[in-house]
Amino acid sequence: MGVPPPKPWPDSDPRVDELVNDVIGQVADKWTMLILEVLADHGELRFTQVGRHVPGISQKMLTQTLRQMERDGLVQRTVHPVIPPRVEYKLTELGYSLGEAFCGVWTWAEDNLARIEAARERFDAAKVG
Amino acid sequence: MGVPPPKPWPDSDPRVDELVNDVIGQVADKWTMLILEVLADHGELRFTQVGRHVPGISQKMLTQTLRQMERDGLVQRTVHPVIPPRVEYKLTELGYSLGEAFCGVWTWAEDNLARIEAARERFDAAKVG
DNA sequence: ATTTATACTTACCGTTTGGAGAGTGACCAT
DNA sequence: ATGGTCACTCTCCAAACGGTAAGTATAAAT
Repeated sequence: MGVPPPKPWPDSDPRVDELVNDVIGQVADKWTMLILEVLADHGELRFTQVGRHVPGISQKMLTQTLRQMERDGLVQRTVHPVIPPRVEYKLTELGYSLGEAFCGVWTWAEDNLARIEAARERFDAAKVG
Repeated sequence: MGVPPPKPWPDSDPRVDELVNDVIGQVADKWTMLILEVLADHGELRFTQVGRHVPGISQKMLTQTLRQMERDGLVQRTVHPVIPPRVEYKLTELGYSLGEAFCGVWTWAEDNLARIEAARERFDAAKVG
């Protein structure tokens, strides 16, 4: 099998690595990515609308993730002081750029789904036999 | 005669999304990415060598993550039947391609570290004041 | 006989995650 | 007066995560 030779990674500074790992760890979780996708697709949405587009998310996780994304500067939260309350969320420029960066992983996963499933079946079969 | 729906994102099929989310969720965790980086940097390494390059990882997590990566077809595990045991790990082609896909997120995080930290400080300051 | 080395595996256990569901506040419609 | 709406917030609880430490197998070295 022709595996390409080890390519040097763009960065090796341990301090930067740590910060980057931290950022990625926070940013690359399930709900964050799903919400990122929803907002990239639909533009500006209200709280419950975002929730409707993310099947299976609980109110707690929706609030929590949206807050974290706001804190990180990925989404902009706009509160309209009316009753009943109206709060709208949309991606910032930073949020969009993250979406684009993630696009690579996303499409990688799409492109290689079959390969991964095949590898898993092979592995599990070998374990039994 | 429908208005063309705004669709900057590559995919919207819920079934594919679910699978992709699943794959990304498993693949995009802290230890997996760190090991991916290490193996991309160093080529083929033994168990303890990988561990030495991933500061803070426990034996348990090292074994577990390596196993999962093997199952997903990301790393190839080679056992040399000698005593004491000698087991070597290296990335497969699939593993390399994932590394490259993640590279985008990695560099995004590097490029935007300052912006994120600034956003956080702004957010936290606003919360206090 | 005991130690050493490697690559695990297992048991235990504290920490964290995250879901369910109830509560809140303010105003409008009935 | 009661109920409905919206965007949360809070509490309780079960499950998952992940670290520590001990155990396993084997053969060579002391």
